[in-house]
Amino acid sequence: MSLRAALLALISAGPSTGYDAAKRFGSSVGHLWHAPDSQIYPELRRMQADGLLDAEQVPWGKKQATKTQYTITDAGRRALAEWQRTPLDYAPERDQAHLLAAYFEWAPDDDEPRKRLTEHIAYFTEARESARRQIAGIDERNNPTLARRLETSAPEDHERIIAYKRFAYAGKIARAEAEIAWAQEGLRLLESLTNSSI
Amino acid sequence: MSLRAALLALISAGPSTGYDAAKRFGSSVGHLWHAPDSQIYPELRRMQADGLLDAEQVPWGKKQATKTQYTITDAGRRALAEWQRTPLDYAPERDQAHLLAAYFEWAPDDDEPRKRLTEHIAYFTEARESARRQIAGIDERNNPTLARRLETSAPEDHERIIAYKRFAYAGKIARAEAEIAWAQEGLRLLESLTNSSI
DNA sequence: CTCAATTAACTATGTCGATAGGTATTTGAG
DNA sequence: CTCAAATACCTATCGACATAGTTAATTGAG
Repeated sequence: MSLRAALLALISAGPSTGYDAAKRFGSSVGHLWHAPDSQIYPELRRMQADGLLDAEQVPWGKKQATKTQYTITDAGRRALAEWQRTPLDYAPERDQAHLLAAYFEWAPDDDEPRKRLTEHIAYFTEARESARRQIAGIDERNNPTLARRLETSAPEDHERIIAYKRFAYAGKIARAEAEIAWAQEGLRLLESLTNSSI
Repeated sequence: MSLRAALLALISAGPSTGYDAAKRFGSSVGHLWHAPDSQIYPELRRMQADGLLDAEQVPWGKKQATKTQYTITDAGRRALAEWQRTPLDYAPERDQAHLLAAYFEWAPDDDEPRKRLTEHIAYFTEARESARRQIAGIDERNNPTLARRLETSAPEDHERIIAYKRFAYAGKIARAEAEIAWAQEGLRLLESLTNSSI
């Protein structure tokens, strides 16, 4: 369901071919909901079958090749509103890093947990930077998908459209910072356990 | 891989039948890595086939019915250590709540985003309470799986075994608090956008 | 002009996980 | 003693997702 919503949100900004959608996905909505190409193509076809998208064959290249261009329909826009009206069903907890940490005593030595926590910090530091870049891209108006979206919407809505996207990425930053702080606490814990056993 | 690790961690505390494992799972390691029964039974069989567990048929009831009791092998313990030595591969970002928030402008009215954020706060408030209860259970030594684990391990290791589990749940609490703070910020944002458009 | 790299558009295959069953056995209430 | 509820132990099915391809057209370097 979320992939469908993410694609609707993407295509609501303007028509896309499958390839466009797959590529644009990665640099916009894909930061919040990842999907590989192999999921995007069939989902677009299903969405067209369900009436959420219109599909048009447009020529591609000099030979008789064509590509499929998708446009959001009114039903697609209604589906987006419906999505906003539906409570989320939260996925059950599945957190590798916390699971691993709960069983650090199985590590052959203290160095391994230290490495895992350091990797955790590196991963979420990069995630935080990525989110910050997204926010910078929003503020400087150089995100192409957002630019298309703003062109096709009323000027009085621009403020909130931007505010919501900033807010979503601010959440990613907050999450990343919580993970970094946790892992740093873990490094201190390892330190104190090492010292207490000398 | 994580399900396997979670089951090894569980069974390292003492032998379990499939049913035992499935039930105990939910009240211990399942708080960090959820899995339904339908995944646990076949995974136990695969782990036995791979030599990580020994399986013994023990009688069950008065008729000739039996149940399968699994015990961790040395290979299983080595697999746990190996798991601790392997860097995590982080799952690609997939966050329904943040995706939804990024497109709040599609909501039919301001009330729907407010509901979603309120639900988000409720969900993570419960998650935080659950993690706090786990920590309390650890501190008061009334978590049965932990109790078994401590019985079968050297007293000098008890401190760190407990510390790691507290640490893992502390991470869940930190995560939950970050989500709650984020959603509250969102409620304030909605408020300010409503006021600015009157 | 030709060939390698890039762009465009997908498909195949397998595993993970969610949902929803099903079938024995035991326990305890009346 | 018998019948319903609870306990114990699984299985089937399907969609989501990951990994790893394939095919065809276009562009640009030499």
